Amino acid sequence: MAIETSGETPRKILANAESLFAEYGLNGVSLRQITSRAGVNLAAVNYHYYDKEALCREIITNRLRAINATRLDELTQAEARLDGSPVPLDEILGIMARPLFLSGSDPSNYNASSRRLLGRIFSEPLPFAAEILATELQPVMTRFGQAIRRHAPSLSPQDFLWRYSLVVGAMHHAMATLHDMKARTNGVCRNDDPQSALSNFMVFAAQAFAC
Amino acid sequence: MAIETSGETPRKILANAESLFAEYGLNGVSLRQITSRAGVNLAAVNYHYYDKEALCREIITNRLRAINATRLDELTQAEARLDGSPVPLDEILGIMARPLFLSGSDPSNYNASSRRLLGRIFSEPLPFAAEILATELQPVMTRFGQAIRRHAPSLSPQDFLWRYSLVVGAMHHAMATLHDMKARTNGVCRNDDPQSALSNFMVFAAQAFAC
DNA sequence: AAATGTTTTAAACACCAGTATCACACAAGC
DNA sequence: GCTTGTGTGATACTGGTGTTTAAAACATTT
Repeated sequence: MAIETSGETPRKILANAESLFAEYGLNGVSLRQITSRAGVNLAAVNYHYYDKEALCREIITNRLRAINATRLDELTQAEARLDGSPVPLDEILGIMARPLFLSGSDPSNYNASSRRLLGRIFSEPLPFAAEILATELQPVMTRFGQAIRRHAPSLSPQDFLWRYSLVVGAMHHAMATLHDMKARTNGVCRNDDPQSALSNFMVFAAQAFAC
Repeated sequence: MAIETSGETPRKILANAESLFAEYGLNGVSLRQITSRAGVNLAAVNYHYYDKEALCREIITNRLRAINATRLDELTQAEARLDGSPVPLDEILGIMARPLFLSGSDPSNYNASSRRLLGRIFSEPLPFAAEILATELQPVMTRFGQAIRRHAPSLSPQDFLWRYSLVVGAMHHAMATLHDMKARTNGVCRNDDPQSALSNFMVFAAQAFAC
């Protein structure tokens, strides 16, 4: 009579937790909300993930790792292919942004929820979130910064990093607001349209480093 | 023996709540933390502000109103002075960003905490925060969007709003990360340097609407 | 078929949050 | 002088949180 089967419970927890976290923030969601929506027992979270924090880490780190692996892969390939000469700016920006905005190559159900959650992480006040960003994201961003740097040699180190920080901030902010673009634009733009976001980000970011 | 005096309590609550909210987020801070740091009684919050939510509203709305009043004032003056011909893009962007990044003309102690708090609001998941933004900020942003629009007539309505949204997102993200720039840039940029943030944002934003 | 390891369940626990209560201090006013 | 009203103070209350427990159910293996 019990509905299901072997290892479904952790998957259900992850999926429902992710979408709830995306909408209400990490400490805006209780384990009871998660487990009741997932149709599993409250204790299942502590059994399968030890902790609420560990559950959060799992969700965030999974997504970030997949995206960053794709990014580093593609950038490394592009650099190898061009054999020392700089990768074009548009290509760098595309490699940086596309895995974040679109599903990417991983087969998991990357969707609007995970985008919104990732966009939210960057202003999440919880210490462990900052720690995840520092270890998982910072190195990747530094690497892309170096690649982009070659296209803006006339900027001072400070000005370049300010510029780069603004670009990255715009990207993350876009991720967090994709779901609400219609209301923010009085109905002109569509909600959950990462393709438009990506193409606009590309031209936007390229201009930020022009001269 | 009681330390103090007449109407100091509300002010102490506001100041300490603001800096705590800026650091740990709205529901990352308890009233007990606020009142103990402020050196006032726990019940003082409910006495002077009815609610925790009302306290948050008060803090956020105060700051937003002051900034937006300055913005609208200056934009209206510039438009009147130019008598119908478009206000230069740089000037619009400066009017939009300066009151947010710098102290502005209001005499209150606008500081790093309030910047960080305002930068955080935009990704705060609490419903009443979104409501404050919709009523307090959205109209102002629409107004500035219209002013900027005249400098990017060739963009489609959708593309313009995407571009504008990215620029505004970068601005807000910068507000939220000003306090942490040193760590994010491996020591190259300084922490809490709104002047650098502003000047870099200005050239950055201007280029976003070029052609 | 019995035994073993794994997962699920319901209930309880300890804790901390926001809020409400009620007594007290102390000023100004008739 | 006494009262009234405003602010303060310590404390209690109610509800929700993450977590733990121990028993039951299940699957798997021998």
